[in-house]
Amino acid sequence: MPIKIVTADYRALAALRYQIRLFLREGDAAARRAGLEPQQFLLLLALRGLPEGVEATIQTLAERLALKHNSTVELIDRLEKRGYVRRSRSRDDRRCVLVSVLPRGEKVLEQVVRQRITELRAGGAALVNAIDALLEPKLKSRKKDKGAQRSHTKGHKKP
Amino acid sequence: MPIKIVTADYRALAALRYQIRLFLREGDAAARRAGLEPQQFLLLLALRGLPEGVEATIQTLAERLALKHNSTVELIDRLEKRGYVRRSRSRDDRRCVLVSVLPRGEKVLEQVVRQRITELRAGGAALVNAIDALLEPKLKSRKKDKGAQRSHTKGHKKP
DNA sequence: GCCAACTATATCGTGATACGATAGACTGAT
DNA sequence: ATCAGTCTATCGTATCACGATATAGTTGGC
Repeated sequence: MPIKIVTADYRALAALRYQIRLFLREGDAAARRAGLEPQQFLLLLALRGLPEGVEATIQTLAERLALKHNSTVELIDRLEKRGYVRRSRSRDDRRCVLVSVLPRGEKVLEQVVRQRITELRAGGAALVNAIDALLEPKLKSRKKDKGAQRSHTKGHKKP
Repeated sequence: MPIKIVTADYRALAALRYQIRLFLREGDAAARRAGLEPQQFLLLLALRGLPEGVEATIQTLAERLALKHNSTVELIDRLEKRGYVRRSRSRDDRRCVLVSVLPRGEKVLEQVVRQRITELRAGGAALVNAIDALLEPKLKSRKKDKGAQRSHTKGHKKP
Protein backbone atom coordinates (compact mmCIF):
# COMPACT_ATOMS: atom_id res chain seq x y z
CA MET A 1 0.00 0.00 0.00
CA PRO A 2 1.60 3.20 -1.07
CA ILE A 3 1.10 6.54 0.50
CA LYS A 4 -2.16 7.85 1.70
CA ILE A 5 -3.37 10.88 -0.21
CA VAL A 6 -4.99 13.56 1.89
CA THR A 7 -6.50 16.92 1.12
CA ALA A 8 -3.22 18.70 1.74
CA ASP A 9 -1.66 16.62 -1.02
CA TYR A 10 -4.34 17.58 -3.51
CA ARG A 11 -3.92 21.19 -2.50
CA ALA A 12 -0.17 21.05 -2.88
CA LEU A 13 -0.26 19.44 -6.31
CA ALA A 14 -3.03 21.74 -7.47
CA ALA A 15 -1.07 24.72 -6.24
CA LEU A 16 1.98 23.61 -8.17
CA ARG A 17 0.02 23.21 -11.37
CA TYR A 18 -1.50 26.59 -10.77
CA GLN A 19 1.88 28.23 -10.32
CA ILE A 20 3.12 26.56 -13.46
CA ARG A 21 0.13 27.82 -15.39
CA LEU A 22 0.82 31.32 -14.15
CA PHE A 23 4.40 31.00 -15.24
CA LEU A 24 3.43 29.76 -18.67
CA ARG A 25 0.77 32.37 -19.11
CA GLU A 26 3.22 35.16 -18.32
CA GLY A 27 5.63 33.70 -20.79
CA ASP A 28 3.00 33.64 -23.50
CA ALA A 29 2.09 37.20 -22.74
CA ALA A 30 5.70 38.33 -22.92
CA ALA A 31 6.08 36.59 -26.26
CA ARG A 32 2.98 38.21 -27.70
CA ARG A 33 4.06 41.61 -26.47
CA ALA A 34 7.13 41.15 -28.64
CA GLY A 35 4.98 40.07 -31.58
CA LEU A 36 5.70 36.35 -31.33
CA GLU A 37 3.30 33.48 -31.10
CA PRO A 38 4.00 31.63 -27.85
CA GLN A 39 5.10 28.45 -29.59
CA GLN A 40 7.37 30.40 -31.83
CA PHE A 41 9.05 31.87 -28.81
CA LEU A 42 9.43 28.42 -27.33
CA LEU A 43 11.09 27.08 -30.41
CA LEU A 44 13.46 30.01 -30.62
CA LEU A 45 14.34 29.55 -26.98
CA ALA A 46 14.83 25.82 -27.27
CA LEU A 47 16.98 26.38 -30.32
CA ARG A 48 19.13 29.13 -28.89
CA GLY A 49 19.39 27.37 -25.55
CA LEU A 50 20.32 23.97 -26.88
CA PRO A 51 22.97 22.29 -24.71
CA GLU A 52 26.52 22.51 -25.92
CA GLY A 53 27.31 20.18 -28.78
CA VAL A 54 23.75 19.19 -29.61
CA GLU A 55 22.83 19.73 -33.22
CA ALA A 56 19.70 21.66 -34.04
CA THR A 57 17.91 19.11 -36.16
CA ILE A 58 14.16 19.04 -36.41
CA GLN A 59 14.10 15.81 -34.54
CA THR A 60 16.06 17.22 -31.63
CA LEU A 61 13.92 20.30 -31.43
CA ALA A 62 10.78 18.20 -31.54
CA GLU A 63 12.00 16.18 -28.63
CA ARG A 64 12.94 19.21 -26.57
CA LEU A 65 9.60 20.80 -27.26
CA ALA A 66 7.71 17.59 -26.54
CA LEU A 67 6.17 17.73 -30.01
CA LYS A 68 5.91 15.29 -32.84
CA HIS A 69 8.32 15.92 -35.66
CA ASN A 70 5.64 16.98 -38.10
CA SER A 71 4.30 19.63 -35.76
CA THR A 72 7.82 20.95 -35.45
CA VAL A 73 8.21 21.09 -39.19
CA GLU A 74 5.13 23.25 -39.43
CA LEU A 75 6.26 25.46 -36.60
CA ILE A 76 9.57 26.03 -38.32
CA ASP A 77 7.77 26.75 -41.57
CA ARG A 78 6.08 29.65 -39.87
CA LEU A 79 9.26 30.90 -38.23
CA GLU A 80 11.14 30.70 -41.48
CA LYS A 81 8.41 32.51 -43.34
CA ARG A 82 8.75 35.34 -40.88
CA GLY A 83 12.49 35.46 -41.17
CA TYR A 84 13.37 34.37 -37.65
CA VAL A 85 15.22 31.17 -38.50
CA ARG A 86 16.63 29.45 -41.50
CA ARG A 87 17.01 25.87 -42.64
CA SER A 88 20.12 24.27 -44.02
CA ARG A 89 20.96 20.72 -44.94
CA SER A 90 23.52 18.96 -42.86
CA ARG A 91 26.63 18.01 -44.76
CA ASP A 92 27.29 14.90 -42.74
CA ASP A 93 23.83 13.50 -43.15
CA ARG A 94 21.84 15.06 -45.90
CA ARG A 95 18.58 13.79 -44.49
CA CYS A 96 18.95 16.18 -41.55
CA VAL A 97 17.90 19.79 -41.61
CA LEU A 98 19.83 22.14 -39.36
CA VAL A 99 17.93 25.11 -38.04
CA SER A 100 19.69 28.30 -37.10
CA VAL A 101 18.51 31.55 -35.61
CA LEU A 102 18.69 34.62 -37.80
CA PRO A 103 19.58 38.06 -36.41
CA ARG A 104 15.95 39.07 -36.53
CA GLY A 105 15.13 36.08 -34.36
CA GLU A 106 17.99 36.72 -31.98
CA LYS A 107 16.77 40.19 -31.43
CA VAL A 108 13.19 39.41 -30.60
CA LEU A 109 14.18 36.41 -28.52
CA GLU A 110 16.55 38.43 -26.40
CA GLN A 111 13.83 40.92 -25.77
CA VAL A 112 11.46 38.29 -24.45
CA VAL A 113 14.07 36.43 -22.46
CA ARG A 114 15.21 39.57 -20.74
CA GLN A 115 11.68 40.28 -19.63
CA ARG A 116 11.12 36.77 -18.49
CA ILE A 117 14.25 36.57 -16.43
CA THR A 118 13.51 39.72 -14.52
CA GLU A 119 9.95 38.57 -13.99
CA LEU A 120 11.22 35.27 -12.74
CA ARG A 121 13.61 36.79 -10.29
CA ALA A 122 10.70 38.81 -8.99
CA GLY A 123 8.05 36.13 -8.76
CA GLY A 124 9.73 32.78 -9.16
CA ALA A 125 9.83 32.09 -5.45
CA ALA A 126 6.18 31.06 -5.47
CA LEU A 127 6.99 28.33 -7.94
CA VAL A 128 9.83 27.07 -5.81
CA ASN A 129 7.69 27.07 -2.72
CA ALA A 130 5.02 25.08 -4.47
CA ILE A 131 7.50 22.41 -5.43
CA ASP A 132 9.12 22.32 -2.05
CA ALA A 133 5.78 21.76 -0.43
CA LEU A 134 5.46 18.59 -2.46
CA LEU A 135 8.99 17.34 -2.15
CA GLU A 136 9.27 17.65 1.59
CA PRO A 137 6.67 15.20 2.73
CA LYS A 138 5.96 16.01 6.34
CA LEU A 139 8.82 18.13 7.54
CA LYS A 140 6.69 21.17 7.81
CA SER A 141 6.96 23.66 10.62
CA ARG A 142 9.41 22.87 13.39
CA LYS A 143 12.56 23.43 11.41
CA LYS A 144 12.07 26.68 9.70
CA ASP A 145 15.27 27.95 8.24
CA LYS A 146 18.28 26.48 9.75
CA GLY A 147 20.51 23.71 8.68
CA ALA A 148 22.43 23.13 5.51
CA GLN A 149 19.45 22.16 3.45
CA ARG A 150 18.25 24.17 0.54
CA SER A 151 16.84 27.40 1.75
CA HIS A 152 14.29 28.39 -0.79
CA THR A 153 11.75 28.89 1.82
CA LYS A 154 12.21 32.57 1.97
CA GLY A 155 15.77 33.42 2.60
CA HIS A 156 16.28 34.97 -0.75
CA LYS A 157 16.22 38.51 0.52
CA LYS A 158 19.62 39.62 1.46
CA PRO A 159 19.38 43.14 2.79
CA MET B 1 19.66 48.48 -20.87
CA PRO B 2 19.17 46.23 -17.88
CA ILE B 3 20.88 42.91 -17.63
CA LYS B 4 22.97 41.41 -20.31
CA ILE B 5 21.66 38.12 -21.62
CA VAL B 6 24.28 35.52 -22.37
CA THR B 7 24.17 31.97 -23.67
CA ALA B 8 24.03 30.55 -20.18
CA ASP B 9 20.84 32.48 -19.59
CA TYR B 10 19.19 31.06 -22.70
CA ARG B 11 20.31 27.62 -21.67
CA ALA B 12 18.97 28.04 -18.18
CA LEU B 13 15.58 29.29 -19.28
CA ALA B 14 15.35 26.68 -22.01
CA ALA B 15 16.24 23.99 -19.50
CA LEU B 16 13.51 25.16 -17.17
CA ARG B 17 10.90 25.09 -19.89
CA TYR B 18 12.13 21.67 -20.88
CA GLN B 19 11.81 20.36 -17.35
CA ILE B 20 8.34 21.81 -17.10
CA ARG B 21 7.35 20.12 -20.34
CA LEU B 22 8.63 16.83 -19.03
CA PHE B 23 6.64 17.32 -15.89
CA LEU B 24 3.49 18.16 -17.80
CA ARG B 25 3.95 15.31 -20.21
CA GLU B 26 4.31 12.81 -17.41
CA GLY B 27 1.20 14.19 -15.84
CA ASP B 28 -0.74 13.79 -19.07
CA ALA B 29 0.51 10.26 -19.41
CA ALA B 30 -0.52 9.38 -15.88
CA ALA B 31 -3.96 10.80 -16.52
CA ARG B 32 -4.41 8.84 -19.70
CA ARG B 33 -3.25 5.67 -18.05
CA ALA B 34 -6.15 6.12 -15.68
CA GLY B 35 -8.52 6.72 -18.58
CA LEU B 36 -8.76 10.49 -18.18
CA GLU B 37 -8.14 13.20 -20.70
CA PRO B 38 -5.35 15.42 -19.38
CA GLN B 39 -7.55 18.47 -19.07
CA GLN B 40 -10.16 16.47 -17.25
CA PHE B 41 -7.55 15.44 -14.75
CA LEU B 42 -6.50 19.04 -14.33
CA LEU B 43 -9.98 20.18 -13.64
CA LEU B 44 -10.57 17.41 -11.13
CA LEU B 45 -7.33 18.30 -9.41
CA ALA B 46 -8.05 22.01 -9.35
CA LEU B 47 -11.49 21.27 -8.00
CA ARG B 48 -10.44 18.86 -5.31
CA GLY B 49 -7.44 20.96 -4.40
CA LEU B 50 -9.24 24.26 -4.15
CA PRO B 51 -8.01 26.33 -1.21
CA GLU B 52 -10.06 26.24 1.95
CA GLY B 53 -13.22 28.25 1.76
CA VAL B 54 -13.17 28.91 -1.95
CA GLU B 55 -16.36 27.96 -3.71
CA ALA B 56 -16.18 25.75 -6.75
CA THR B 57 -17.96 27.93 -9.25
CA ILE B 58 -17.26 27.74 -12.93
CA GLN B 59 -15.71 31.15 -12.79
CA THR B 60 -13.30 30.17 -10.05
CA LEU B 61 -12.28 26.99 -11.79
CA ALA B 62 -11.74 28.85 -15.03
CA GLU B 63 -9.42 31.24 -13.31
CA ARG B 64 -7.43 28.49 -11.61
CA LEU B 65 -7.10 26.63 -14.88
CA ALA B 66 -6.19 29.77 -16.79
CA LEU B 67 -9.11 29.18 -19.11
CA LYS B 68 -11.99 31.30 -20.27
CA HIS B 69 -15.27 30.51 -18.63
CA ASN B 70 -16.82 29.04 -21.74
CA SER B 71 -14.00 26.57 -22.19
CA THR B 72 -14.50 25.52 -18.60
CA VAL B 73 -18.19 25.04 -19.16
CA GLU B 74 -17.46 22.64 -21.99
CA LEU B 75 -14.84 20.80 -19.99
CA ILE B 76 -17.30 20.30 -17.18
CA ASP B 77 -19.90 19.11 -19.66
CA ARG B 78 -17.59 16.29 -20.59
CA LEU B 79 -16.74 15.44 -17.01
CA GLU B 80 -20.36 15.44 -16.03
CA LYS B 81 -21.31 13.25 -18.94
CA ARG B 82 -18.79 10.72 -17.73
CA GLY B 83 -20.03 10.82 -14.19
CA TYR B 84 -16.96 12.33 -12.57
CA VAL B 85 -18.51 15.54 -11.31
CA ARG B 86 -21.91 17.03 -10.85
CA ARG B 87 -23.40 20.49 -11.12
CA SER B 88 -25.66 22.13 -8.60
CA ARG B 89 -27.09 25.58 -8.34
CA SER B 90 -25.87 27.72 -5.52
CA ARG B 91 -28.56 28.64 -3.05
CA ASP B 92 -27.08 32.01 -2.22
CA ASP B 93 -26.73 33.12 -5.78
CA ARG B 94 -28.74 31.14 -8.24
CA ARG B 95 -26.65 32.31 -11.15
CA CYS B 96 -23.71 30.34 -9.85
CA VAL B 97 -23.15 26.68 -10.54
CA LEU B 98 -21.28 24.74 -7.93
CA VAL B 99 -19.29 21.80 -9.13
CA SER B 100 -18.57 18.84 -6.91
CA VAL B 101 -16.55 15.69 -7.37
CA LEU B 102 -18.46 12.43 -7.46
CA PRO B 103 -17.06 9.23 -5.94
CA ARG B 104 -16.17 7.95 -9.36
CA GLY B 105 -14.12 11.10 -9.89
CA GLU B 106 -12.50 10.90 -6.47
CA LYS B 107 -11.35 7.43 -7.18
CA VAL B 108 -9.72 8.05 -10.51
CA LEU B 109 -8.22 11.30 -9.31
CA GLU B 110 -6.62 9.70 -6.29
CA GLN B 111 -5.10 7.10 -8.52
CA VAL B 112 -3.45 9.69 -10.72
CA VAL B 113 -2.35 11.93 -7.88
CA ARG B 114 -0.73 9.07 -6.04
CA GLN B 115 1.31 8.23 -9.11
CA ARG B 116 2.25 11.80 -9.69
CA ILE B 117 3.41 12.42 -6.18
CA THR B 118 5.70 9.44 -6.10
CA GLU B 119 7.04 10.39 -9.51
CA LEU B 120 7.65 13.89 -8.28
CA ARG B 121 9.53 12.80 -5.22
CA ALA B 122 11.68 10.72 -7.52
CA GLY B 123 12.36 13.21 -10.27
CA GLY B 124 11.28 16.60 -9.04
CA ALA B 125 14.77 17.64 -8.07
CA ALA B 126 15.62 18.38 -11.69
CA LEU B 127 12.82 20.89 -11.79
CA VAL B 128 14.06 22.58 -8.64
CA ASN B 129 17.58 22.73 -9.98
CA ALA B 130 16.40 24.31 -13.17
CA ILE B 131 14.64 27.06 -11.28
CA ASP B 132 17.50 27.60 -8.89
CA ALA B 133 19.86 28.07 -11.78
CA LEU B 134 17.73 30.98 -12.89
CA LEU B 135 17.01 32.54 -9.54
CA GLU B 136 20.54 32.61 -8.25
CA PRO B 137 22.18 34.85 -10.78
CA LYS B 138 25.86 34.25 -10.40
CA LEU B 139 26.31 32.87 -6.96
CA LYS B 140 27.64 29.53 -8.01
CA SER B 141 30.60 30.50 -10.10
CA ARG B 142 30.07 29.35 -13.62
CA LYS B 143 30.63 25.68 -13.79
CA LYS B 144 27.30 24.22 -13.05
CA ASP B 145 26.34 23.12 -16.48
CA LYS B 146 25.17 19.64 -15.76
CA GLY B 147 22.61 17.75 -13.83
CA ALA B 148 19.38 19.32 -14.82
CA GLN B 149 18.75 17.28 -17.88
CA ARG B 150 18.78 13.60 -18.37
CA SER B 151 20.27 12.61 -21.62
CA HIS B 152 17.66 11.81 -24.13
CA THR B 153 20.32 11.93 -26.74
CA LYS B 154 20.09 9.02 -28.99
CA GLY B 155 22.66 7.83 -31.37
CA HIS B 156 23.80 10.96 -33.02
CA LYS B 157 27.05 11.34 -34.68
CA LYS B 158 29.62 13.94 -34.13
CA PRO B 159 29.85 16.63 -36.71
C1' DG C 1 -41.80 47.65 -7.81
C1' DC C 2 -39.17 48.64 -11.87
C1' DC C 3 -35.39 49.40 -14.77
C1' DA C 4 -30.51 49.51 -15.92
C1' DA C 5 -26.13 47.72 -15.28
C1' DC C 6 -23.67 44.02 -13.93
C1' DT C 7 -22.37 39.08 -13.25
C1' DA C 8 -22.66 33.95 -14.09
C1' DT C 9 -23.48 30.30 -17.08
C1' DA C 10 -24.59 28.36 -21.61
C1' DT C 11 -24.48 27.86 -26.81
C1' DC C 12 -22.70 28.15 -31.39
C1' DG C 13 -19.55 28.84 -35.07
C1' DT C 14 -14.69 29.56 -36.11
C1' DG C 15 -9.76 29.13 -36.24
C1' DA C 16 -5.51 27.45 -34.83
C1' DT C 17 -2.68 23.66 -34.28
C1' DA C 18 -1.09 19.17 -33.00
C1' DC C 19 -1.48 14.77 -34.75
C1' DG C 20 -1.77 10.23 -37.63
C1' DA C 21 -0.93 8.45 -41.95
C1' DT C 22 1.76 8.59 -45.69
C1' DA C 23 5.35 9.74 -48.94
C1' DG C 24 9.89 10.92 -50.47
C1' DA C 25 14.90 11.45 -49.55
C1' DC C 26 18.91 9.61 -47.64
C1' DT C 27 22.03 6.35 -44.96
C1' DG C 28 24.45 2.21 -43.59
C1' DA C 29 24.79 -2.68 -43.58
C1' DT C 30 24.39 -6.95 -45.77
C1' DA D 1 21.66 -3.38 -55.22
C1' DT D 2 18.75 -3.99 -51.94
C1' DC D 3 16.64 -3.70 -47.53
C1' DA D 4 15.62 -1.83 -43.20
C1' DG D 5 15.88 2.12 -40.65
C1' DT D 6 15.95 7.26 -40.12
C1' DC D 7 14.84 12.11 -41.21
C1' DT D 8 11.93 15.57 -43.20
C1' DA D 9 7.73 17.00 -45.61
C1' DT D 10 2.69 17.00 -46.85
C1' DC D 11 -2.15 16.39 -46.25
C1' DG D 12 -6.53 15.64 -44.11
C1' DT D 13 -8.66 15.39 -39.70
C1' DA D 14 -10.06 16.22 -35.02
C1' DT D 15 -9.71 18.57 -30.82
C1' DC D 16 -10.12 22.34 -28.18
C1' DA D 17 -9.97 26.99 -26.71
C1' DC D 18 -11.94 31.14 -27.93
C1' DG D 19 -15.06 35.31 -29.40
C1' DA D 20 -19.59 36.60 -29.92
C1' DT D 21 -23.89 36.13 -28.38
C1' DA D 22 -27.85 34.59 -25.59
C1' DT D 23 -30.29 33.59 -21.19
C1' DA D 24 -30.93 33.84 -16.34
C1' DG D 25 -30.19 36.01 -11.96
C1' DT D 26 -28.50 39.82 -8.85
C1' DT D 27 -27.85 44.47 -7.25
C1' DG D 28 -28.68 49.26 -6.63
C1' DG D 29 -31.05 53.62 -7.73
C1' DC D 30 -35.27 55.75 -8.30
